[in-house]
Amino acid sequence: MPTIYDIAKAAQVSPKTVSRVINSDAPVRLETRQQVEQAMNELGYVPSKAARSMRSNRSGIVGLITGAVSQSSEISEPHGLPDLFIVQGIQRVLADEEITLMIADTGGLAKRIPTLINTFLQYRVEGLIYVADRHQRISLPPLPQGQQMILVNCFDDQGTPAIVPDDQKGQHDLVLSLIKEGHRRIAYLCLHECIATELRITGYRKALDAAGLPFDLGLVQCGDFERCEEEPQLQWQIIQSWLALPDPPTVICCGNDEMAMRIYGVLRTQGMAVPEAISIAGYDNHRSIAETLYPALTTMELPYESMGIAAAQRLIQLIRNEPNETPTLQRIRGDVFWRSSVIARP
Amino acid sequence: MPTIYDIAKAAQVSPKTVSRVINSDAPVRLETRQQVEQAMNELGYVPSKAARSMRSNRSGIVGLITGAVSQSSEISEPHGLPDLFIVQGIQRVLADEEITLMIADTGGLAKRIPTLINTFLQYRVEGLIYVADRHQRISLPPLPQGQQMILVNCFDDQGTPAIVPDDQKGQHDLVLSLIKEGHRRIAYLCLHECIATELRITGYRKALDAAGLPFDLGLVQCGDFERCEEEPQLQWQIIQSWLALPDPPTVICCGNDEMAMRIYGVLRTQGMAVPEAISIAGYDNHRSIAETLYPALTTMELPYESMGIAAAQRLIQLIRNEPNETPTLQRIRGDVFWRSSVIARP
DNA sequence: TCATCTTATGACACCGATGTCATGACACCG
DNA sequence: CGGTGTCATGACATCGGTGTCATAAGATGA
Repeated sequence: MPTIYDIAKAAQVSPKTVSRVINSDAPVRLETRQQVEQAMNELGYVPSKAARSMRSNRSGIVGLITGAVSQSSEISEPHGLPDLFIVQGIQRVLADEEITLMIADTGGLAKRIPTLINTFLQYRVEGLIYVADRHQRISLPPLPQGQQMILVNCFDDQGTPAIVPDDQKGQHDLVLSLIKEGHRRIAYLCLHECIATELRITGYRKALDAAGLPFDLGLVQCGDFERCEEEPQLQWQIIQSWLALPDPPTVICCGNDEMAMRIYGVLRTQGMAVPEAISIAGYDNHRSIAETLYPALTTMELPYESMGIAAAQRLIQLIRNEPNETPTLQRIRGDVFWRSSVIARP
Repeated sequence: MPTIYDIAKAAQVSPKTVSRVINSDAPVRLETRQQVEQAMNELGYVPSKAARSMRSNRSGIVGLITGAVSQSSEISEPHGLPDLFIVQGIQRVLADEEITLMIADTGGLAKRIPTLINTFLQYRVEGLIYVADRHQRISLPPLPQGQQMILVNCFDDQGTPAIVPDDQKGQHDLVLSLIKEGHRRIAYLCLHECIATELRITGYRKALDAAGLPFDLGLVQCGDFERCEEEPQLQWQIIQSWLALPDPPTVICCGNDEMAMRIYGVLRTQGMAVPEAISIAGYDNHRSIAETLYPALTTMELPYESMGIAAAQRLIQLIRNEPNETPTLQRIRGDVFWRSSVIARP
């Protein structure tokens, strides 16, 4: 691989002049520039980031850590729903700024995090991004003074800037859409106890309040039996108990699209048509499920791509030392995706 | 950020001795080593990869390009099925070898590839990996002499080492499993014309041949209407025509798990139970679909993780200049995942 | 016409490591 | 006791660029 010295020799100029041509940071005579450019083309010159970043003290690299379940050493099952979209959002923004993204995966082992961070520090990354696989509270080891970091899909107690989905507003908006379509009795088959569930139940409740509808505790049940053998029966029992009510629900909100998909199966096995007999809504807008289900699933988007974009933009602000007034915890809103699994009620 | 010179001064030794402690590539007196290590801890020393790689000429980085639809400039819709598992397989192997992975995404634009490759060359990557989003033939711009590259999920005409799924063997094994369970009339609702489809139809046919069953051209139909509005009706027409045959199929193989999922919906809407009325098999083992569907889907694995592992191992061999006898095109086999969407026939 | 400024270029040191070679202190062996 | 080998360490050059400063040529202006 040729160096600027090779180019300089071929173009009969000094290495510094070659550098000037590359960076156009000082005037170079047209003729000289052309000689240099020709030499670079002929020799196939590619500048060395290592050398450049050493001298200029700017690596042009941002490090991203993903896939860990912090504060727990068990391996999380790969849950398919791609936080990948977060990464894609980040990539898009960074690529425009000519920043290279380095990605490290913990493989679900939180104890690998310090090692990964250390590797990134060796590359003198200009910023770090930590992406969690679900909305959670985390605690990361301390970083060297002045090292910028952004948390995505999680937050900590140390005031590290964080980007999370607005779960409360999300469930709120979804339920409000259902109400606008005439639904009055809205059941909620939620996920197991976690931060998202808590926020979403609050959102569900506030939407009912806002519409002047009563909150019926019986219509909120945990439907997440972690894929145990009897899950379909257990879910059907819950649904049956709802249908037996004097004023049964006309729509079921599910904790996520996967659960909605399983409920489709359960209902149909029992001879109930979606959405004619009962409407179904999901959460996540996990497209390979929501768009593919038949009928397609009405759902609330988990705005992963927007979160990625917001994270990258915020990190760039921090790196550039630009002033910003964003609160530490930045909540990102998603949209309702209205599809045919919900029908209007008069 | 402190350097070895700072450490050397603090520990009252020469920089070279600090280097020796870090790399343990020459004997250092125990006492001296401890002084140096203490200084490193106190000052929070992190070695600079840039400086190291410049001197040693080994970057410790491998570059990965993903997401492009080569030879076409249209943006591919993010199709959800995560080639992500390929990347995870690669990561796992590289992490063990202390190689850092740099990932670049084309965002579906093939024309960005040269730029991305150039960026990687600037970092003096020791190897390149190109991952396609589906099994296809591609053509990439030429690389500098001596630059190693591996293709994953695709191949070219220049003899670049490539790792692809063994689609023919895959469909063959799946169909053979069905035959073993007593199925004699096996319909195949395949994807649109592409390399995978071609290979899989061959595999389907060879499995029938091997079992002495006749190949009935009418039982192979393209069921992929690219999510157009009328897709369910069109698919139902095909299925109806099959059911009207004097000897109707007892199982339908679908081109992928998404299609299987849609067929579930179509069948149930028509009052046909899976698997009691007819069995369904998929392809891909797209877990968030196959495991979540009710009943769970029998399918052939697209061995993405194994492909990633194979790719990384092969690349490391190339980088280390180790001799290998692997053919240029390496086909990776997957397993049949037997679930409850297929029942045995007497 | 001479001082001053701008343009275009080069010489040289430096970023933070490591490879090469030199050196001094011992230990070992004949 | 002198030659040889090993251990422990340091001096110095080097990797491929860029920052700083110097310098020569030509332009500008008083």
